[in-house]
Amino acid sequence: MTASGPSLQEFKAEFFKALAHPVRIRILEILARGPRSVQELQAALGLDQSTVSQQLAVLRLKQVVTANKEGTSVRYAVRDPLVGDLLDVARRIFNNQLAGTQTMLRQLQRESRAARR
Amino acid sequence: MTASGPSLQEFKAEFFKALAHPVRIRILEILARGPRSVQELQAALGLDQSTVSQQLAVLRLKQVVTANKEGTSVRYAVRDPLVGDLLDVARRIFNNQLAGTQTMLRQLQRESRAARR
DNA sequence: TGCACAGATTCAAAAAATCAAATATAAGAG
DNA sequence: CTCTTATATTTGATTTTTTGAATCTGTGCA
Repeated sequence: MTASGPSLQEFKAEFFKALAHPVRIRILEILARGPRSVQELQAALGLDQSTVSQQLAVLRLKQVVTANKEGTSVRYAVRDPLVGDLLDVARRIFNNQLAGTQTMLRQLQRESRAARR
Repeated sequence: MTASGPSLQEFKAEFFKALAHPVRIRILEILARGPRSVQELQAALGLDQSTVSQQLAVLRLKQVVTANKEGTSVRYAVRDPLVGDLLDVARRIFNNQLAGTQTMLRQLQRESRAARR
């Protein structure tokens, strides 16, 4: 049996592409704490309507979030709560990584100070 | 205090960009099970040397994997074991999502069958 | 009807990523 | 040294994304 059409890996890649943008990550980090209207997102992000709506469109298309018309406004939410977990794990990875570079930086500074004397 | 230079969100986005490619995901799924030489990866992936090396380069640049010269060959490994956890969470999300679409598909079929009679 | 407001979509230019093919380098064998 | 094996880098054409600005659409309300 051979793989067909858009492979599972392509599907996965599409999902990660949805996260691969600074604004979209910020949006998801906010939505991970609960649903928000577009206005609320705009305010929280300090970005203009068009930009926010555009990035929400990407997240919607990639099925990462859901949109719900509520009267005059639209309320967005993360489709799967596991996305929150994913961001948590990612955060831990970033911590390790940044801790590593800081340590290296400090070490580098120490080295050059030592070499100079 | 204002944010400086490449923001944390940009850094995060760069990380997810590293995962946002079918071949790179496949590589990471293999490396999550343990270190591998480039040859082993090539064989497992069925891709040519140049392609594999290219994608390994982006994983290296984005600090997702480490490379270690071992005699004549180079052994790659995931830098942080949490990457494995990340892929696991992602897998669970994909499961839910695909299960969802299958369910919807089945439901759609049931609906049209019902409507026809 | 005719504003406003909330949000979505469209467009073109610029920037970044992909891909395949060719070329380069480094280390060990003989 | 020279050949080979393992891996890396470069290049240029192509495709995707990003970005900002402008333009729609829908809805409640005066």
